[in-house]
Parts: sequence; structure tokens; C-alpha cells
Amino acid sequence: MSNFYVTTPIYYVNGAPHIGHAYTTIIADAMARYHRLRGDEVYFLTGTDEHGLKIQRAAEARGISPQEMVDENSAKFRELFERLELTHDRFIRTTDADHKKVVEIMVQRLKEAGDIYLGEYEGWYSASDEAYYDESEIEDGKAIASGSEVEWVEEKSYFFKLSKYEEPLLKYYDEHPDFIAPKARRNEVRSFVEGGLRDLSISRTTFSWGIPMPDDPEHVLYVWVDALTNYITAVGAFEDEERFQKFWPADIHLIGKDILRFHAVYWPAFLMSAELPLPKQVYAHGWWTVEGEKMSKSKGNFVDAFELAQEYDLDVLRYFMMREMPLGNDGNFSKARIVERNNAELADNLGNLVNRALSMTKKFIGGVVPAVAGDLSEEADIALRNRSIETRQAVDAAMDNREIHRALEQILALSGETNNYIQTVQPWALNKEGKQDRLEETLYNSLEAIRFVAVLLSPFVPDATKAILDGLGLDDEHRTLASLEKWGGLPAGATLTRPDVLFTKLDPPSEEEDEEVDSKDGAKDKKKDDKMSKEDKSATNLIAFDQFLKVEMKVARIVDAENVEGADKLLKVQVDVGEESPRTVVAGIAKTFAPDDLIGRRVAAVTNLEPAKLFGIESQAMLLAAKRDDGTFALPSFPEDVPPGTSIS
RNA sequence: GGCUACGUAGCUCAGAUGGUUAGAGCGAGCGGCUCAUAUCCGCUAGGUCGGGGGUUCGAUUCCCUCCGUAGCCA
Repeated sequence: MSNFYVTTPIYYVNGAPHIGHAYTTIIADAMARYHRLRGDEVYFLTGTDEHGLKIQRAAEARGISPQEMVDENSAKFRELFERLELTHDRFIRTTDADHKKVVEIMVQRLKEAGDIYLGEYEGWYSASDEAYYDESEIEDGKAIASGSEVEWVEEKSYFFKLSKYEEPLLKYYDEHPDFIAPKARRNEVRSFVEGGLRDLSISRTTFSWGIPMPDDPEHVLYVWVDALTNYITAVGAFEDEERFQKFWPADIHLIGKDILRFHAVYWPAFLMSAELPLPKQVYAHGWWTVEGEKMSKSKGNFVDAFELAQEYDLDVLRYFMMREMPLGNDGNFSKARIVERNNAELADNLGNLVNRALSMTKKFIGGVVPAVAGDLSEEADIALRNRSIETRQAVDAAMDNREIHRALEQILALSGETNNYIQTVQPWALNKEGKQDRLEETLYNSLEAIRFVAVLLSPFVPDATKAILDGLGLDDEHRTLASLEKWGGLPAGATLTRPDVLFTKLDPPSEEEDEEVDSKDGAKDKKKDDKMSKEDKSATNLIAFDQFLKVEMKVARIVDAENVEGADKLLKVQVDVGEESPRTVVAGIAKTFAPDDLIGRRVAAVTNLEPAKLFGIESQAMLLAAKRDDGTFALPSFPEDVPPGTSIS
């Protein structure tokens, strides 16, 4: 048993939570739950970052106090995390009293180390980006990168001697190869630090919504000292030494890759200066694209986290996010993929496994977990047992390596293996043959394997697995990782209750929906408008003119035609569409036309269709024809004076 | 422009410190079972392992170069 401390970033409360916030926090939650299952003492921290000029201005604009504003916005995050059934131990806010106190002490420490001095800061500043820009990054009074307005600002500022920590940081990275993960990120940070570090401005006088600089309240602390310090506030820094010892350093700071530098450079430097231990790992995860496109304000395709939670079952959402995307990679949030994984892996594989095993137990032996001899002798039984125990170990290893997707892969593979086992031992046949003892053995083994699956999966898919474990009549003791060290932990005698459908199958998105998403351009309007117009269109079956323009149609002269062997409907046709050589087209009109009827005719062809293979022949275009009710075809024809390749519109 | 990754079956990805027939899941095709949520099981598919060059007895795995993609930096 050990301790495990996991953090998410604290989220800036200047907007509504989106999919990225949900993702990070869900991962942290799964890690926390997993370690609890392992018997570790866990502390899971998340929260909100609430100071800064942006907030101050937004509050002014609304005519409310900054505090009111952040209370309101922070509540949204808290509410979201409740909706997502997350199990954080604390939701910290940078406006919390204890946090302010710790920040002050932290600054004091940095000062005592001689790492803070008063200087002058000037430059082009964008309030909305909260960033200074170099002269070269400005055009027409706007930041090129973000397009936001900049103003020339000169102010006194306290600086942190970041430059002093260049060497110590590099040394630390080299001595702790896992400190920054994934590896590619480590290289990135390393080369950034190697390029030289400038001292860091840590205070501002241009706004007041923040924690005042100790001994100089004209200044408020600028974001990073304030925000990053939350990680130690929550575990009792400078306050509860015992607790602090227990959980600090954190095992993992989970972050998005956009804030890597702050966590992998500034934060460790602050901690070195304050003579505190550094976190064991900073892990930068990737971003979700949405249906293949980057999320961005300009595209208006931000996925609102509440909508997400409403649209999908929580278990499915969690499972999908963690299974689909290796931590550290980018991933694509696509409805089709969610449906696929839900249906194939959760509903068909696992859901059906549980259902079939429980119903057999009920039907064949009265729904009570049978008592069986402890020793396994059948090969299939032994294989299933070994596989279960190996899976437990593999999942453990995967979690230590932060390979959540692998862990899930392993667990679902065990579910598949259990389906396989049932297929092999065929309890229904044993029942028919009256082989009662063997029947009970096989059912017991199936149920025990299901217990392994459900326990292992419980940190990731909490609700459905709870239903399974409840169904097996298990007490808490039999739901721990420790209870999976040996096979046979499922207590006999419990009466099973079959849970309701665990995972509802979802309908795959229609092609229409797919296309709509694909063709979604920069429309910044709300989705509602979007949906409306789409509905209108689909209702009347209209397509936009530009959609029509995508179809390339040409006059095609048929130069040759022959029957396709083995296919009574198909003709292999060579058509001249004004290109160097004729194209091969496979057309389904053999029942109406004999090859000889066609040669020389000028017809219409779609020439930019994806090639398709029919009976091994690649069809490089499509002939247009009218299909009569009786299934025969009529071809259009063009006069002799229209050359092949003439475009039709 | 510099740096760092990556480019493997239709799709999503594994993998090899260089060595017999390069793997999985999904999709597709075929066959089987019937306990079950039209579920489950088995078999099949032949992908120049981005292009070219080099090192080597042997490279998809090492090196160089080119092309493409992504990230970081300027």
C-alpha cells in the first residue's frame, strides 16, 4: 500500500467547460479510482483558477464584482464534475483562503532564497491573451497569432530569477527521465530550456484582482505563482506537515500540452527555489479533434461538456475517451467511433457476456452461484484462470506506464476470452446431457471471470460495473484488486440478479450526418441554426448548388463493351470521355443491353466518382441511366456533334 | 527556417536492441453454435512496413537523403 496524489490543472473560469476539461478530469478520476482499488491512499485534486485581468474586466463589463463572477463560473465546473460523477477529494479555488495563505508563504520562500527582485516590465500586452508580444509579433496594433488587440504597457514588476535554474533544471530532467512525459514532450522542454531562460515576471500593477504581493500590495501576483501553488496548498503545505509529507510530491500532474512549459519549467524552478521536492511526473496529454477538425472558437465547434454529458451515457463517454486515445496522443472525437466502440466492445462483447452467463446460471441451475471444487483440471478452465490473473497483472503494469488504453484493451480481451470459453465448454450442451457437476464448474468459471473483468474495469466504467458486481452479489471485499490475486474468490451461494441492459446499442450516424459534419465550414453561428437549416434541407431533399457542382458529368462515347463473366447484370464498357485513353466502366445494364447495342452511343457519365471494384474490375466512372419500374434501363443519348468529354451541367 | 517525432493491411493502431511465413481490433467474405442484447465462436483477406540510396551474409527494423504529416522554437 502506498499513497497516490493526482492533480488536474485548475481551470480558468473565463468560459464554459468543454470536452477538454472533461477529458483531463475523467482521466485523473480513473487513475484515482484505480489506485483506491489497489488499496492506496489517494488524493485527487481539481479546481478552478480565478484571478487575473480577464476576469476583472469581464466582471466589470457585467457590472458585478469579480468574486461574484468567479463564484458563478467556478460553480459550473463543480457542477460538471458532479454530473460526471468524479471522485475528487477537493475542488480547490485560487480564491480560497488557505490557498492565499500558502501562496504568500511560497513567495516569502522565493524571496528568502534571493530569487525575487523588483524590475521594470514593458512591452506589447494583450489583455485577452494575458500575454506580452514581441514587436515582430504585432501587426496593426494586433497580435498576429490571436488577432487580439495589444497595448503598450510599462510597469514595475517583480521578477523571479528563472535564469538561475537553467542548469539545475537540465540536470534534473536528465536524472529523472520520466519527469516529463511523453518522451517527445521531454525533448521539447529540454530544448526550450537549453535555449536559455529569461527571468520571469511574476507580478502586475495593471489590475488588482489577484493575490497581493506580500509587503507591496500595489502589486498582485501574476498567474503562475498563484495558480501552480494550488498543488501544494491542497495537501497541507506549510500547514499540516504530516499530510504534506504523505502526499507531496505529487505522483502525477495531468495537464494539457498547452501548459506544459509552466508545469515542466516554471513550477519545478519555483519548487527548487522554495526547497521543496518536485512532482514525480508531469504528463501532457493530447487534444481531441472533433470529427477530424481542430476545436476552435473561429470554427464554432467547441464541444460543450454539459451537452456531452447529456448526449452520452457516462460510462460510454468515459470508456470511449480512455480507450480511443492513448494518453499523450491526439485523438478524434467522432460519433461513429463512439458508436462502434460502444456497440462492439461494451454492448456485444461485455454486455452480452454478462447477460448470457447470468441467464444460463438462472435457467440451468436456479440462479445461485454454485460451489465447486477448488482445483481446476480441465485445460480450458486453467487457461481462463491464467488469462484472468495475467490480465490483472497486465492492467497493473499498463496503469503504471500511463497506458490506460492498453489497460482497457486487456480487460476487454479478457471479456472476449470468456465468451470464447463459454463457446468452447458449451454449458447448454452439458445441461442437455445432464452433466451437472461439469455444468456448475463451467458456469462458476464464467462468473468468476466476469468478476475479474468487472472489478478491473470498475475505475473506468463505474456505473455498469457496479451493476454487474451487484448482480453477482459481491460485498466490497470481493471488489478489490487484492481479491483478484487468486482465482476462485467469487463466493458460492449468492443468488444472482440479472442487471438490466448494461449498454444500450447506439445507432450509427447516418451518412447524411457524416457529410454534414465534413462539409461544416467556418459557420460561427450556434449549432441550433445549423441544425435548423440542415433539417430544412433534408426535409425537402434539397442539396446546395455547390454540392451539385462537385459532381463532374461528361459526355461519354462507348467504344467497346463486353459481358462480365459470372455476372449476369454487368457489362464491362470502355468509354471515351475526351481523355487520352478510354476509361473502364462496369455498368449494371446487361439485362437491358447487349454489348453490341451500345458501341458508338454517346451517353452521360459521372467521371469523378471514387473508383470501385466489381468482379475484380475497377470501374472508373458511372453511366447515368433511367431505371424503369420493370427494372430495365434507358440510356440518354447525345447528337454526333457533341464531342466525348463535353461537360454536362 | 531550426529542432523533435511520426509515416506499417480499407480504417484505427501494435511490433522488431536487424534474421524463419510482419501482428491485433474494426470493417468485408465464408462457415459454425443457440445460453444470450440479431448476440457468440472459427476461418479467410496477401500490406513494395512513405520514395530512393547506403551499411550488412541479411533491413520494414541501423545510417543518409527526398517527400508528406504533426508538435515545439525562431
